Amino acid sequence: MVAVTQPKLDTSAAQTRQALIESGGAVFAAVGFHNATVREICRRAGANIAAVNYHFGDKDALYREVLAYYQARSLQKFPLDLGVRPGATATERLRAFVRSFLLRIFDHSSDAWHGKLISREMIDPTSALDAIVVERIRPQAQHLGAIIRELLGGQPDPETVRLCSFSVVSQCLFYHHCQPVVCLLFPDQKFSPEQVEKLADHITNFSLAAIKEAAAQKRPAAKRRRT
Amino acid sequence: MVAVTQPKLDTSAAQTRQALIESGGAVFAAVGFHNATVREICRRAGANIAAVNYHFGDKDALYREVLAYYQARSLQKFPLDLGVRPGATATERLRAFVRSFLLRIFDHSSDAWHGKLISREMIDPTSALDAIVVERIRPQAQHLGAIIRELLGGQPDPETVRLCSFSVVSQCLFYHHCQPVVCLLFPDQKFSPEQVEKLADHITNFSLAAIKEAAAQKRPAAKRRRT
DNA sequence: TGCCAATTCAAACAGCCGTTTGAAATATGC
DNA sequence: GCATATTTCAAACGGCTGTTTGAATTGGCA
Repeated sequence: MVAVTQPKLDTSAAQTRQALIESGGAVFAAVGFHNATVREICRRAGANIAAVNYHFGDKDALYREVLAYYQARSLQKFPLDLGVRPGATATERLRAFVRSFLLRIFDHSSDAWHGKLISREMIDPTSALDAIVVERIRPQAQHLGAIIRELLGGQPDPETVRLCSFSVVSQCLFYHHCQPVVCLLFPDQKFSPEQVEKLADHITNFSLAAIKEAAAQKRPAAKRRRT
Repeated sequence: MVAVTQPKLDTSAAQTRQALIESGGAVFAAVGFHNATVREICRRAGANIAAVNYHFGDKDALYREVLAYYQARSLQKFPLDLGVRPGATATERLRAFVRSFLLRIFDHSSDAWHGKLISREMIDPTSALDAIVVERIRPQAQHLGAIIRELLGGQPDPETVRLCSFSVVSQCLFYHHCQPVVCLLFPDQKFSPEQVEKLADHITNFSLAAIKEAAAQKRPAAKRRRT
């Protein structure tokens, strides 16, 4: 993934490359790959219109570099087990998963475009989606699946695990995908850090209750379980 | 084309108009307003490229006509209280709401584009979104809110009602919005009518369990309530 | 300093888009 | 049946897109 030649580290060429990646991240995250224009990306980077093609080849190649760059940043800033001690319970790990997921999507700092980029890929895919599914989405799905399997207990039906996983993820993605409608329906919804925490609490509690009830339903022989 | 003219009502002009609305519904639902091209819509309608502008003024006006046309069809095909007897319990009405919502989105017949059109508006809005929110989305939100308020019991916190409503709707929308990813992760997910019914059952049961648990949490003093 | 490769630049290119045009074809009214 | 209005048509227009071009500028190295 690294350029073959490392001529100098801080040349103006390297600065231009970096500026393009960063403005590209902002623009792609804001309007998506298809609606983003190289003119706007270059303008924000203070570079010439031809810079993208000179440094990356074409718009697609820049997009791939942007994805790779912010994926690396995202992995170190938001590990899957964000802030859970080793040996944490499945409940704690689900709470951490939801919170990490929401923070990734709603982090407005300039080095956290990856959550928004992937969120956009899911509803308006590019040719990069296949790689993203393999490298990021599938591992996350397996991580969440393991948590839910433990919450369900025993040998749960794989389809049940899948449906519950989707139920958790869908609630997290909703507020990003449908932000225009949410803002029209409830103009005072602000997505401030405190509200994101509230959201994380709600989604976790909502899902935990549902999954535990499903676990209880699964064994009609067993006594009613305490929540 | 055929038949020596029914003088007024079934003119070839009216036929062209209708053909444009129907092919427009198919194309807008398939790729969204912004990705749809007037050329493709006219090609499918067997009309000239200039037909849209002649009969409707511009692409936006055609889109508004398409929305209005399929909204009327949708209202008669999928009423909000689809198939529930009067006086049904909140549980039954929630199940009907979820099922109706999913059927609207996954109905592939050619007169049911409205669910897909609205689903697209929510993630990639046009200037028509404001009217859609007022005419369709807000009434649905109030309908669902009433169901959830009844399930929660007492005088539930409006924010709790809102969060639970979003949790229900988000699960329904997920399979449409994220279809590309779902299909990549689980290629055997087919969205056949039987699977849509399974989905409706899962989302309903998942949400019911969560909402009832929230209702129980709300009054720790009260006795465990019967469903 | 002088050369040469790397980089930047303004300008243009080709392609697609929604829209317009004016003439041809068709239907309508008397 | 003919003049008029309506509808269709191929072609072109202007605007935006990603990309290319070839000259101008910059910067490292002898």
